Amino acid sequence: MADSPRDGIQLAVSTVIFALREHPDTGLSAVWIPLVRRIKEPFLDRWALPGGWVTEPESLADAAARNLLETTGVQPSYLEQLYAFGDVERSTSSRVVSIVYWALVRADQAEQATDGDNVRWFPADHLPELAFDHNVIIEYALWRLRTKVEYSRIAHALLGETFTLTELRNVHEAILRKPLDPANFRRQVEGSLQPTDAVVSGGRHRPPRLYRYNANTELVDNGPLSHEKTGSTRVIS
Amino acid sequence: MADSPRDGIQLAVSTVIFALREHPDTGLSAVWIPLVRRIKEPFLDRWALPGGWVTEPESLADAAARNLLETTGVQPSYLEQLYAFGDVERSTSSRVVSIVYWALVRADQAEQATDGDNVRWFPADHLPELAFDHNVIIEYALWRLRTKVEYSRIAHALLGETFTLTELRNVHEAILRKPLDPANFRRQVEGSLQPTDAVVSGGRHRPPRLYRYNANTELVDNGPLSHEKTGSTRVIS
DNA sequence: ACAAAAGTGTTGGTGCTACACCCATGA
DNA sequence: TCATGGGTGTAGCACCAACACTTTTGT
Repeated sequence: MADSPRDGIQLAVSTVIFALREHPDTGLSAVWIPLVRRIKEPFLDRWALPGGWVTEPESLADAAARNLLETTGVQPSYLEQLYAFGDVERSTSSRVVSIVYWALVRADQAEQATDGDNVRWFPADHLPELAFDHNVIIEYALWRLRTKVEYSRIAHALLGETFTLTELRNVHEAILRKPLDPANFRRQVEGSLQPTDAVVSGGRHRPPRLYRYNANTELVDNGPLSHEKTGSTRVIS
Repeated sequence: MADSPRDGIQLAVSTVIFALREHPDTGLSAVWIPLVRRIKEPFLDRWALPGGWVTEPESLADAAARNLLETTGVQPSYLEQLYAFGDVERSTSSRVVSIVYWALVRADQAEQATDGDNVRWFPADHLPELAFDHNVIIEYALWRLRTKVEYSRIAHALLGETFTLTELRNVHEAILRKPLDPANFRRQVEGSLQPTDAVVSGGRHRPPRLYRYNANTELVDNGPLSHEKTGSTRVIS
């Protein structure tokens, strides 16, 4: 083992941010991603994942959250480490190792990142050609989102504290891009939900009940949860 | 975004190596882990995961494989990224971010790391107090190994090219620490196996057939496999 | 009354667990 | 022929998808 690291390797964090918006083609709710325009070489003017360098006194998750806020204004309700990308040739200039996170933001949080010259939202299935290996990274993050939504309660992070079963189902349908049977969906999730006393009136139909997540019910699959102490995953809201 | 990274952060790779050996208490096959003795501060003389610094022209997986070979002599048949650990206080001296891999080695490969002053094998359920946060890391790696063995074909990496169903089942039992029904185990795995013409004679019972993995059968859950191009996961043997 | 969505019941299929049972070999 | 593990068959149960059906509101 060498006595000290060779420098020249730059350590970055980036984050794939997911929010739901109406899809321009189908009109249904769909997954969108905010990207930032690169303002220097390499890949000048290309769209890229928000991110930046890790500075001294912060954990990796803190660095991801800070860079997120600085570049897009977004404060996510869920943040989880995705993968460390470190191939030699992934940046054309110098050697960069990126630790990538993925995040979920609610509609109200997403409004903090308004489209402009340097930030723009894209539908996840209509991305331009991005800087570096960011297209590959996003594909992997989408795969992770879609597999995880089926066995965990992350959809919660895209909604407010209380929600109807139809709202929750719409989140799942937007992520999985397929309709779900309302009757079966109810039975799948109701074990981890607590009904509230409130209902939503105003629609021209039977008023649906509002639910909240049952804090007692833990996930079956914990993923990095068993060492959430290390700051790997967190639910901010 | 700052113009360049602040240095003072050291980038390391470490690997949790798994092999099977007889457990001293039960006499059954069990998971063992080789550790290396630290030869400098901090945590001088404590046992730790094999690892080292990332040098310029190699991918993260290559760096892990190289450090593995240099410190323990082991060349694994399976290597996969586990997690990036980067809490500020995890090293008492300077700031270290460690990208941790986990590896599987066959019995013959494990012999390369013979017990000595600086390398020693420990049963996974009887580890000493290790340097840094390495106890936590190993617990997470064990969780990953145990969950992944149930839905993927990684047990393959702990056996030779051909093997009997009982051998394969013993690998699963050692990892999961519980007996499995031979009849049901067969049905679970036989879809991804190809029977060979050979059988093993010599036991005082019906000679079991030898099987090999069916290369056509892909995993259902791909994990980081969908971007194996990035060198994330690899089956070396 | 009717439309629309909320919510419940039911049925058929699929897959898994537990365990009974037969098979092939060495001693 | 007996002991031993290899290998097959099967009944019971849990779970799940599909879809019929009832409930409750607004108009």
